[in-house]
Amino acid sequence: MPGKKASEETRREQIVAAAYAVAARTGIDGLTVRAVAERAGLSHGLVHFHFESRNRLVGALLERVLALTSVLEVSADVAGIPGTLDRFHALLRREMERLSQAPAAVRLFLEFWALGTRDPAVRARISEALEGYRAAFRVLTAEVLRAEPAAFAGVTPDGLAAVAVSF
Amino acid sequence: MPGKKASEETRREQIVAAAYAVAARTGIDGLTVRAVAERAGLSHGLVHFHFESRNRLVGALLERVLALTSVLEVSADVAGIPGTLDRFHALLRREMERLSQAPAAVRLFLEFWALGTRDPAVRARISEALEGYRAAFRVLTAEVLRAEPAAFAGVTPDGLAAVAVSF
DNA sequence: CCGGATATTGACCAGGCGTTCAATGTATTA
DNA sequence: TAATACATTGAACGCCTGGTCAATATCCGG
Repeated sequence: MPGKKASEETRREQIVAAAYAVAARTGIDGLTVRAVAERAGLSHGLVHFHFESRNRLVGALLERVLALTSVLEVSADVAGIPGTLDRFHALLRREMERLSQAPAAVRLFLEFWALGTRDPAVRARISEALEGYRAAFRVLTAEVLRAEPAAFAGVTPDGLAAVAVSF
Repeated sequence: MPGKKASEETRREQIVAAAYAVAARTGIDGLTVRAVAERAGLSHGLVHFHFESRNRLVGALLERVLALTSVLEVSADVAGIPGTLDRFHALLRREMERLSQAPAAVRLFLEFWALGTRDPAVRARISEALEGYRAAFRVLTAEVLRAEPAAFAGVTPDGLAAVAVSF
């Protein structure tokens, strides 16, 4: 049963999607190369062809999870809201809603966090991603403080960003 | 190299302690019967003699982790503090300190929580333990509210307990 | 239509896992 | 001391894992 050829990018995307589905059900430790291959309808050898090792695949999965949980998305409809404070509140609400609608991603993030306590590379990548997330928030909170100084007397941008990021 | 005999309780305690040490380093999924046995200086066969299966051992480990994280301990020195509110604050501080000094236990608790999303038995046991913890807190918060109604006008015991338990 | 490049398959390997169990050691009792 | 009960060991089993690789299928440019 020979499978058709596909482009590098298509296959990688397909395999990572399968890895996400498998990990959401079995956890990161339960993620096996063979289970991912079966889910994607491919042979396990092919997974090793596109991802040199299981570790690389887990790394790609981490990137997907981070993109789903720790990338600040300023969508067009939110960006169009007039009023600095209203816009900020809408963004916060959007973030909360986005996370609450992807519980699997949040759970996997927690699993990766736990993994990071044992794996320095994972820990470093998560720290970096969170730092970026925090920095993006800091830009917005600084803007809010500039526009509405009265509403947050005595609050620093960093302080507000920390509270906002901790949900 | 024949090992000496030991009482049922001694051996079980010894094995669970080894399991805790191993899991703290490698995570729950990395916990193998052989690693636990080696850590305890015993043969892996003996672990199966005292714990019918790996699952039972993990269950015993969960009990230990819950005891370290989710059992409200009202120590004598705290119980002796006069003043309901002061006593409550001291207890809160003690709980925070206790948890911050056992990061491995907290991490393992999180790992078990993630495991519980896949394992109904684990989820049920954790829910039960947290319910007990919450109930113990509720007793104390009710007492605080009775003694100092002015300080918490409009706050219900359940509400205060929920906030206190969420740390 | 042919030939080189590459994507895909599946058999195979070594190693680690949980579990079983016959053999052997140690403690206890008569 | 002899007999009984029980704790302990380590070899063995079947299974699954991540990884390798020769064979094969597919695609694409000449």
